Amino acid sequence: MSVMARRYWLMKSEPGVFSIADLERAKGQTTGWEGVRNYQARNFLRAAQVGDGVLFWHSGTAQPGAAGTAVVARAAYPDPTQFDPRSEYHDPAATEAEPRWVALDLRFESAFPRVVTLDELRGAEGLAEMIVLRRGNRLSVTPVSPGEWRIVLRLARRAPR
DNA sequence: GCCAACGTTGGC
DNA sequence: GCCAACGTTGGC
Repeated sequence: MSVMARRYWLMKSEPGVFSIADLERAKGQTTGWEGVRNYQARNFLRAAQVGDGVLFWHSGTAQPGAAGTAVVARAAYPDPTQFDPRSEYHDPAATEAEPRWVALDLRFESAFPRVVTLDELRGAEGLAEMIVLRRGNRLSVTPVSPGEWRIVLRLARRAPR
């Protein structure tokens, strides 16, 4: 019997809306990751397994970057907001029988002592392929390689340059 | 099926 | 606030 290797992801959130500190304070330190409305990002959410590691990314802020880590606590399930006419994420084309969008649950794992900034990551060795660093990247959910994961966590433990 | 218009994301 | 990138929409 083979066990699927732990995989890693990066998920973006605007800290003014929901930050790593909000996740740490949340009930059960868990939240539903809802509202993803991009097919490529959705497909990544579908591929995520319980136990996978997540880099919690702060975007839309003066210091965008990796702010902490989380763990996938529940694999993809139909995003309830797609069925809710009052939700900003409502999708009239989605039905309970044929849902279009998925959510998953994240559990808090760690808040970095400081945000590892985009700038710092751009200058780091071994991250040339990291999707979030690519020009024009807008995907809110992207895969992260084990090597990238290791490098970012190592930088997080280091004092800022 | 093409592609222009439009809307959104997100760094700067 | 600007604007590049890029996904989506809809006319044809």
